[in-house]
Amino acid sequence: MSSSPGSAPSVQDAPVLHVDLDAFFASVELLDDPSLVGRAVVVGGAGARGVVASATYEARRFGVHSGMATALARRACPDLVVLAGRFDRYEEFSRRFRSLVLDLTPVVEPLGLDEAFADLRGRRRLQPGPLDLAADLRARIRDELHLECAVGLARTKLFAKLASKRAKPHVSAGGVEPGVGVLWVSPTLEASWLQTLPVSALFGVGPATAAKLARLGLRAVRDLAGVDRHVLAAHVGPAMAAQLVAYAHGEDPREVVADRTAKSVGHDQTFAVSRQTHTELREDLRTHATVVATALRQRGVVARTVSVVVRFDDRTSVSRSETLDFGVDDVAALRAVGTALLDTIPLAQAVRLLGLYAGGLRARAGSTIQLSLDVGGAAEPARAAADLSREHQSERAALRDAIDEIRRRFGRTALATAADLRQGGVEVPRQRGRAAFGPDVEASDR
DNA sequence: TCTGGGGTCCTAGGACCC
DNA sequence: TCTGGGGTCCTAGGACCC
Repeated sequence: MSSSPGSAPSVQDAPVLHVDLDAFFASVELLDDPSLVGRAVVVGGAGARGVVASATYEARRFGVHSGMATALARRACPDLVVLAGRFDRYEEFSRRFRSLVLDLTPVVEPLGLDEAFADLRGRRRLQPGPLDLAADLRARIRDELHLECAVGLARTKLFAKLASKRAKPHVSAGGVEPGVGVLWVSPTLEASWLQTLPVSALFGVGPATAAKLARLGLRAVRDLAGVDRHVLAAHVGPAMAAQLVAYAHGEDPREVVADRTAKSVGHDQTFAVSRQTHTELREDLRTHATVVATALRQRGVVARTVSVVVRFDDRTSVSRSETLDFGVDDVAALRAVGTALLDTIPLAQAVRLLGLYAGGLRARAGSTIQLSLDVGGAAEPARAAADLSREHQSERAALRDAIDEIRRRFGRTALATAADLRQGGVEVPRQRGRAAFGPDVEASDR
């Protein structure tokens, strides 16, 4: 399934490229602190409920892998170095990584911070071919980012990703063997490789689906090829059934999609010690609302749907959501709606995780009505006058409607002003008139 | 002392409209 | 007055990806 001289593929044979950075978070940490080189290092949660997000190959020799509980990893590797992670730094490397991939083609689809698909079909020129492009990309990632990576090339996303995984360094008890780095799966070899794969190798097949398929006697991809799609659909749903059967026949209809825009943003936290009361969780929600509001504004979007998720100690989850008639992007509104939703969830057991999510995202536009309660009370006269322009009058009217709507649904005290927040969340005065929203309320395009 | 935090997608049921 | 079907939106839950 590798290439040989004289059989270099054309773009038609290998239109999809998948590139995957090796041990990304941990590798960035080693770059910034060379004294860690050669040691077993992981990035992840250090607490009782932490998990490993990224592990160096030295750590992997001890059986440590991402997703593993940090406590277990420490047991497996007593000298393990556990780092909390600096995600701003990883984002920075990730941006540089993406820009290198974008030098190949504009059709790039990132998958997390450390992977990307690229569609090479848009390239007009025949030279260099896919193998040379892949080798050049690896060289640039090594020279300019000082990171290692593996590249897969194939007809489809499915095989490009399988190939990059196969091209990675290999860890065994004896040590770490370097991978081939670049791997092309020729169309003729796809089918035979497919025959050897377990269903769990397929994208979208996790533990739950693998168990379901096993109960049907379906363990290998080749088992899926002969199954009737409608029979399969009764067990895994129509969408999954169609996808699995397509994969089993070597087909993957998924395109490489550039410029995906986020559909939701959120923030959640697993507590080192589970929470017991709504009062504690309401406090946590303040932080969550701040994080989510900041993310919304950074992206220049507003959210129509607000959701709260609680996960209990037995790992079952309960969620509540509310879709508003308008978009919000500010702390007070997120907190107000989130708190009202949280209060509808009965706490029959201790809570290990609380999440706040914002969906139904739309670009923030001048015509979009939002609540902006963080402007502060010192509105200047000139600005106040501008706000009274005809356009703003209609926006303010709609804003008042929005506020009324939140209060109707979530109670009179559901919204606090910026001043209240600064004072630490004093309850809004339960009173008439404009006082609660007067100078701290303004319409969108600030 | 097992299992994070950032997300995406799918499903099923109910409401509502035509 | 009764009945039905399709489309869309919303809510809740779950599985999966890195």
